[in-house]
Order: sequence, then C-alpha cells, then structure tokens
Amino acid sequence: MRVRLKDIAEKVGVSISTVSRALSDSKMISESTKKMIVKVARDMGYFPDPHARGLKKVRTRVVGILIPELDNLFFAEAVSGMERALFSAEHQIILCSTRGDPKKEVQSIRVLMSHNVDGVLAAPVDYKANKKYYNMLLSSGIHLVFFDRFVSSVDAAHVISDNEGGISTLVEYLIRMGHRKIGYIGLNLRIYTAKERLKAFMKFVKNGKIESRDEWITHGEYAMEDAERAVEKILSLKDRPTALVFANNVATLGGLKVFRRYGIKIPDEISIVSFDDAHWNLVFDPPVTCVAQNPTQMGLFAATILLDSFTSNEKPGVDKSVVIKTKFIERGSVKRIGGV
Amino acid sequence: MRVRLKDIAEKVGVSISTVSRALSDSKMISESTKKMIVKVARDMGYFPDPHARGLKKVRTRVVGILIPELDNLFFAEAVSGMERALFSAEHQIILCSTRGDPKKEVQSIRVLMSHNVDGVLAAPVDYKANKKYYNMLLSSGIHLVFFDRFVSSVDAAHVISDNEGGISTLVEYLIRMGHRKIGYIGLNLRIYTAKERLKAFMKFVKNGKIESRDEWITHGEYAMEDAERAVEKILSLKDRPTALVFANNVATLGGLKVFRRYGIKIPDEISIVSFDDAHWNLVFDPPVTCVAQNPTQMGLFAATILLDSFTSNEKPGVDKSVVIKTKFIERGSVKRIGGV
DNA sequence: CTGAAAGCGCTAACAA
DNA sequence: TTGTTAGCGCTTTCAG
Repeated sequence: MRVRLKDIAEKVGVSISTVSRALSDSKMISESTKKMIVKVARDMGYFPDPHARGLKKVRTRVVGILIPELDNLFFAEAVSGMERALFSAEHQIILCSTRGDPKKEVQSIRVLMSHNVDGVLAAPVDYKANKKYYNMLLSSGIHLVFFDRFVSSVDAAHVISDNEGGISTLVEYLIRMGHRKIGYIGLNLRIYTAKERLKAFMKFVKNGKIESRDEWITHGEYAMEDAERAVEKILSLKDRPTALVFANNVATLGGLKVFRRYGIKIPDEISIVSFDDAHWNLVFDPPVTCVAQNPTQMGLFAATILLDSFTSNEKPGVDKSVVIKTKFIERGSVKRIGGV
Repeated sequence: MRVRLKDIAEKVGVSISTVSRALSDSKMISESTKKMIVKVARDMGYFPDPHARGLKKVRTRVVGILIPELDNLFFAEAVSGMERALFSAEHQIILCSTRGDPKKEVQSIRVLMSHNVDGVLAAPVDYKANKKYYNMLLSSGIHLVFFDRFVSSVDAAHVISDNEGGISTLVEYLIRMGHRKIGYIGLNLRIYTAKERLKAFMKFVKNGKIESRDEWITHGEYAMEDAERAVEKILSLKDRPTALVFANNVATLGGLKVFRRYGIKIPDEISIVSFDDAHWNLVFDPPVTCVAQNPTQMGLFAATILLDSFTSNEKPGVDKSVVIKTKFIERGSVKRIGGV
C-alpha cells in the first residue's frame, strides 16, 4: 500500500499537518522534529500523491509538452532535452502531439489545463490561430514557454533559432560561390518558421541580390512528399535554378530522394543547401552544406526558462525570449560556378 | 473558471450525484434526464478533473510510457504510434525516459505509480533487473505492456520484433551470397534485444554454417561511438571477415561513419547488413540491405493491447504477447562472392 | 430512479 | 511550535 502522511504521522507520533510542514520545509517547525520526520518519510518511501496535491491547486510538478509530431527527430531531440532538465528538477511530463492540426491543439490545451499542469512548453501549429487558447492557459495561471515557433502577441517567452540569420548565411554563401539563380523549397506558411525563413529568402530576391522566379519558390505542407513534388517540378522546368535552398530537414530528404531517383549529381548538376543538419550527413556523399540547429539545446533552454519561472513565481514574458544562432557547416553540396 | 459537476447540477436542477451518474453512463438513471445532462455538460465545456478522479482511485485515463531515450528515432516513432492510439481513446501520456539507467527506471516506475496511471507501456532497460518493481506495478493494479523488450518472468504482454527471425534472415542471405566469414557488431547484453540477436547469430557459428572469430563479435554499449570503435578494431585485423552484421540502426550508422572515414567501399571491400532500416537509406549509396522493424506499428499494437485490457478489465498477461515479423529489404550493400 | 453524505490525501487557515 | 479542521471535485454507498 501507498504511504500517506497519516502513516508517517502515526509512526512519528505527531499530527498530519506537522508532517506536511516538515516535508514542505516550512519555517514554522522545530529543526529536530523536521529532521526526524524527513528521515522516517524517506525510510518509508513516501512520495506525495500528485492528485491530492493537484486537487488543492498547488504546484503539481507536471508540465505539458505540446509538439506537432514526435517522429521528426527535431522534436524528438527537443523533447529529450526538456526531459533532461525536467527530470533533474523532479517534474513530470504530459505529452501531447498536435500532428499539425489546430483542432487537436485546442483539445490538447484543454487537457493540459484540466490536468492543472504548472507550465506548458509548446511548439504551436499556427502563427495566429488558437491565440485565444494560449491566452486562456496564461490567464488560468499556467506558465508558458514557446519553442521553435510561437504565436504572435501572446505574452510568453519563446526559444527559437535565428531563422532569418540562418537563411541569410545560406544564401550569402551561395552568392559567394557564384550562384544567382536560386530556388526555395519551403513549408506550409501557417508555421512560424516557414514564414520567417521564406521572408528571409525573399529579401534577397527583392533587393536583387539573387534572381528567383515564382516557379522556383514552393510552399509544401510539412511532409516529404510535398518537397519531392516541388523538386520534380523545378527540375522539369526549361529554365532551372543552379542552386536550391531547402527550408528544413524533411524537405531536404525529399529533395535528395528525387535527385537519386533521376540520377542527378550533386553538386555538379545542381547545388543545394539546407536549413537543419541531419544524421545521414555523416555518411551521405556529398554531405549537405547547411545551417544546423541544436534542438536538444533548444529544449533544454525552454525547460530551464520554465523551471526558473516556477522558482521566481512569475510568468516568463516575451522579454525572456532567446534566439539561438544557427551553426554554418560547409560541406560538399555546392559547386563554385564563379564568384570570388 | 472551470466547470464542475456542481455547476451542471445547479443549471439542470438536479443533484451532483445525478450528474455524475449521467456522465458515467450509469444504468440507474432515466434516459431523458441523462440526455439533458449530457447536453448541458457539453455546452458548458465540462471536462472532469483528473485529480479528483485520480484521488478516488478510479480510471485516470493516463498511461505512463517508459522508454530508454527519445532521440533514437525507433523509440520516437514507437511513442508516436502509441500517442495515436491513446489520443483516439482519450487517454493522456506521462512520458519517462530512463536513458538506459536502471536507477532512473526505478524512479520512473515509482513516479508512475504515484500518479495512479491506469497502465504503463515500457521498454525496460535490463532483461533481469527491476523485475521486482515491475511486479510491484502489477500488484498495485496497474496494467503493463512491454514493447521492443521485456523483463523475464514478469506476467505482462509484450510486443516485440522477431529478433531471431530477423537475424537469421540476414545471415542466411549472406550465406547465399557466398559469405562465410562474418562479423557481428552488437549492443550491450543487458538489453533484451541485444541478447536475442546475438543468440540468433551465435547459432550459425555454433552449427558451423558460418565462421566467426571472437574478435569479430563485439558488444558495445548503446552508442554510436562503441560501434565505431568495434568496426575500427575489426578493420585493423589481418584476418578480416568479408561481411558484417549490425545489430541495430545506431550501430549501422557508426559503422558507415568508419567506412567513410577510411574510404572503404561498400560492398566491394566489405559487405554489410543491418537489423533496422533507416531514413538515410533513401539517399545513401549503396543503401543497406536490412531487416526493417516497424516501430510505429509496434507502438500502436502495444497501446491497443493496453486499451483493450482496460475495457475487459483484466491485466494483459504474457499470453497476449505479439511477435512482429521483420521485413527483409534487399539492397546494394552485399557483394556476391560465390554461392548459388 | 434520485439525493445526501462520506471520504480519497493533501494543504492552509485557524486554534491552542 | 503544534494540532484541528475545512475543503479541493469527484465517485459511491446508503437512504429515500
């Protein structure tokens, strides 16, 4: 049977509330009895009942994690980083996956609220939708930290990569390598990162630093197949770009599949760069030049901000946000065709 | 504010218990009032408080998932499959990661028990250790389903791949392709799958179907670096095997890294096969011949068995276990050097 | 068929 | 400094 405060109280010969105080490290108790009680509690293997706690609306030591999907290694690693931080701080995780569906996102937010979680770490589906529900979370006292993406004008800290900087690094590199005709394989624009990365790319088009046609710029959904179709379409064009920027790891893998299927040689026939590194760059030939994110670190940061906010007891506002620089990794997927 | 049974009761003009009965679909209530109450509850956005529920030791609709690590895509996909099944059945997930540490495993089991979860889906660290704690789980009424691995002589269903069959397929294929001198890059033998796969491999050694020396058979930890070291050691031998069997995706990636570093051509200089498929086989050249597991399906099965056991209200015993066949995928990583 | 009331384990306000 | 007690929202006897 489970050990309750009552059991400890009986054993020590004090009241339940004394035990409660001892275990919550209250000041209103003598050091000696506290020591005694703590020892007995440990010996008996006491662990407070989270439900009884939760019912009293005190800290539940549970945080909700809300992600689009787990089978993208980016999110898996991010959650792994969070888990590390949260476990050390003795917090539990309730995991919800939205699969990119705003409806599921709403349901998940509801569930997390009803579980009375202390905080939520979220990578929201949509830049705008469900703002209402995130605010509802906040106003019911739950701390919130966004990661990878955020919802505009919700006052919560976010931990994101430097999307604009990353894309700029990539495009500037291509320019240095002599490329001007550059295509872009993007993602669904509801997603914050997709929007930011495209915007960064378009800046180069607008100011004439590169040349890009509408047909070279694509926005798929968040699946490999979309990237595949997009790349196939671009390859079928008479006037092709000499280089392609892939907006994330999923898109890149899709592109590489197509190149392989058609026997297209990288970088001889077309050059590519990618936002996101991937495991298979360890073995793929040529490995892809990219800007790498660090999802584990991102998760760790986000969780740490949240945990700190519990300690300080104030919600982490947007001013606590962190932007993580991406890391440029030059490899062999870009051909020099002029330039400096 | 949160909607409680009390609020619904007041609105409808009945007692709390009537509302409770209506919502739990009891027989002891008239159809008409039930209908009415259910409707009002929905309109008001009622969602039962999991803590109040949990405190009463009824179904919490929460299941614990216990895995070694999330940043291995195998487990990420398995959890993804579980999430799908559990979400449909309106169950929540508490996620615990052991990182291969039996101590953390014990702590996690304790946490899950204290959270009064209805069931646990676990890929245990060790084949023997912590048997006591899994039995403790069971005896406190929590349903348990193992996946990928299990703990011996704990009476709980498991969902695993056909490890022996998979390895046999791989080795027999190598034999057909003319290989006799075959090495094995294995994992830590505390892990159930590692043990099973090695056993299956050793059967071929013992009955003389293949020739293998002690130096060709390695057992690393569960990290890529161990596989790298193991492969390097084998390559440095004067008398090398002509083919290598890799015991999982992590080991395979480690091996490929080494081959790349030393410029070793697959399959010309050495042939390889692998337990587990991987994403990068879509783009790697040559893609690796392997037996693929289906982690998503494994997760789905495990979760389904657990959910069924809630319905039937009896713990899923070891007799409910499922063994999933692996899928052989012939690709280009093995050279024919004789044979049929 | 419905309502009143006890109690799950804990915290916190109030008494002593 | 300690003990007593109310009550968190729900389920479940037990009466009606």
